[in-house]
Amino acid sequence: MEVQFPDGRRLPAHPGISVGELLGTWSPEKARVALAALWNGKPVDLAFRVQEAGSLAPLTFEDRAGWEILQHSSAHLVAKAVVETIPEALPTHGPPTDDGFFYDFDVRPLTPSDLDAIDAAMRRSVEGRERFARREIGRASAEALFAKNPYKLRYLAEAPASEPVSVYDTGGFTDLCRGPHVPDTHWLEGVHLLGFSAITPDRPESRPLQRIRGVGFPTRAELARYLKIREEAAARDHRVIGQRQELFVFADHAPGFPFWLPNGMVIVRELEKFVTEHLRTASYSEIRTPLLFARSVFETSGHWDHYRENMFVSAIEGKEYGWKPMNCPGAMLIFGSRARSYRELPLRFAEFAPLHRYEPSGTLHGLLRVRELVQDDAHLFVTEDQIEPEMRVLLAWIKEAYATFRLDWSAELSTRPATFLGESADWDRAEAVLTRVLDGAGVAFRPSAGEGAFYAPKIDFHVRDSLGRPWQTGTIQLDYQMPRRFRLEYQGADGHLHTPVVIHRTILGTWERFVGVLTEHLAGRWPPWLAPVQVRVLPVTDAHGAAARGVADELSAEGLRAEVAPSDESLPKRVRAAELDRVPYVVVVGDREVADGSVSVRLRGSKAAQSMSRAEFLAHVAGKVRRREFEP
RNA sequence: GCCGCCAUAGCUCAGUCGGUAGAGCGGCUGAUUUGUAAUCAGCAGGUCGAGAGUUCAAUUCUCUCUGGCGGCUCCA
Repeated sequence: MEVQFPDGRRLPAHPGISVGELLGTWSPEKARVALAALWNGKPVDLAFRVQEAGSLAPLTFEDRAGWEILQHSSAHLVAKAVVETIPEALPTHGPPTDDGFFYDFDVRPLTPSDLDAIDAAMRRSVEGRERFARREIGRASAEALFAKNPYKLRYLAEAPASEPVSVYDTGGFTDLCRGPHVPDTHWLEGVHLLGFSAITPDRPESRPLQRIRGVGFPTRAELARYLKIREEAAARDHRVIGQRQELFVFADHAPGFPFWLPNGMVIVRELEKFVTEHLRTASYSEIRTPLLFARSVFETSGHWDHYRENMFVSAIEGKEYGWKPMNCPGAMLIFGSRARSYRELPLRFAEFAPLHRYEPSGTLHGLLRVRELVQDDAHLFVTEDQIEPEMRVLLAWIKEAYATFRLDWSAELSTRPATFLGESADWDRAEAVLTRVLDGAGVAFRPSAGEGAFYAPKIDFHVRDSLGRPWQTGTIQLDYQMPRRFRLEYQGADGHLHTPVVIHRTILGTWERFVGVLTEHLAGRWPPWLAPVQVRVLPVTDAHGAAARGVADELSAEGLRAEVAPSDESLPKRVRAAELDRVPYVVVVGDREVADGSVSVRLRGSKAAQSMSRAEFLAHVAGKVRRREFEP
């Protein structure tokens, strides 16, 4: 029999030979880095023995599938260490995730010293080079083996009967597992525990499980590299930069309610201008509606039944009011405030109003998850025919907007949640429209079942923070329900009354979250158009103070944000401070510059200064700002 | 909200085996007038997150609360 390899070569093989040996004869170098293999496209252990002809390819840590195998093996190692450390702990399951692995246990709440002990036990296993040995056993003996672990028994019961039951032995520890695994625990030299937490049980009657999270690498060097990257990412944290650059603060007395500082407000206003320009060209009009509405409005909108646990509520004169968590009710009331004609449609109402949402205390996270937020929100009242053209404009605008910030984004299509308003037929139609629009625009998206708003399916846009955690920013929602519930109508060309369809949409999402993710994305190095201070002018000595003031005034007169750092500190110190403040342009004015009317310009992040005329510099900065260029 | 951890000067952090606290940076003042990532000196700043308990004595030990951090859940 013959075995085929990825480079096309075919080698003879005896039945019963292991894929590890086969890879070794094919390519010793590739076999050395292989942690598992693909046999006829299916992942298998290196110890797997082939019985007939087929195709074979190595799997390494660099392959996604190989990476996942190593994470999964790391999870087994954790389970082994936990059972050694806390014998009564019941392992449940331990899959790889997007960025590592976890293993959940039914066990008493863990402590940090448990984690140390678990880590030490893992080290011992790694040193011991314990093999991951596969055994296929009968269902009955598996049930006997895991008789004391109801979780494993459940997985056994749920596994298809046709599938053989396999277990893996690792240094005296046995776990139910389909595999495959790395050959031995020495492959897990770079395993690292990230922490533990209680996880909310999926069924209310069951006990909370303890989750241990970690990430595995085949070598200590690779782990060290990962830890270094994480450390650098922590320095980009928007909470750290926001403090350093004085963008925003929080107060104990108002948890989750951001206080925007002057520098942060500059950024917010610039972003506002950025989206408002589009509103003008795309024929939006702006509205402003109340922050509070009587309870009855939210009963009409459905918020009272479906969103109440996220709302702040106030009472006065015995009447209940809700703080609006979304802008839609106000827009609906304005649409319904007089008779409407089809000639007015599409009617696009933008509203950037503060919204209040009661977010549980444990979920608050700097600017990324707050209780008071402002969306760059709009509601588009359209006819059925206008849905797709409007959607296309929105998608194009979102792509363009995010490209301005060089943000990597991904899209999700979130469909009807467990409890939703209206009829399934409407949802089918709305979900189909969104799918068609996404496909038509060539936007790749991930379906996200059950994640839609209670009133509409939505396209969500996500960007990631410095640690790779995704955050939803923009959203486009297609709503058949709310206009009906508010009894909105317009008179059509046919003389009959029709209900409009509403598109709820945000482009950047909220100023809070967007500034948060943008801070991390940029590591605080704002493009000139967003920088709170665009130019800092440094006079070399007091004698150049007036000239420096003159340069700053000239820039300010052009609407640029310039300031002077007076000469009571040394020049190197002021240059350093400007660099740490991430000011895009540092201008030095001394004897030479005063003499010839020039400026010495240092661009952020560059060691070298360049000389240019004042007019030249002003034109340069003004142009960068006007065109919203990314780099100074 | 759930599990764990944390809370000392504006910031970053020492420290007190229970006897009310220090540094660097920042701030202020003075000297220095500086040519592209830190000039020197002095001074001011803290009921050690809040409340209660134990104690002769609590910033330190215990409990409760508040806020924050990492997860879970949730979400723009």
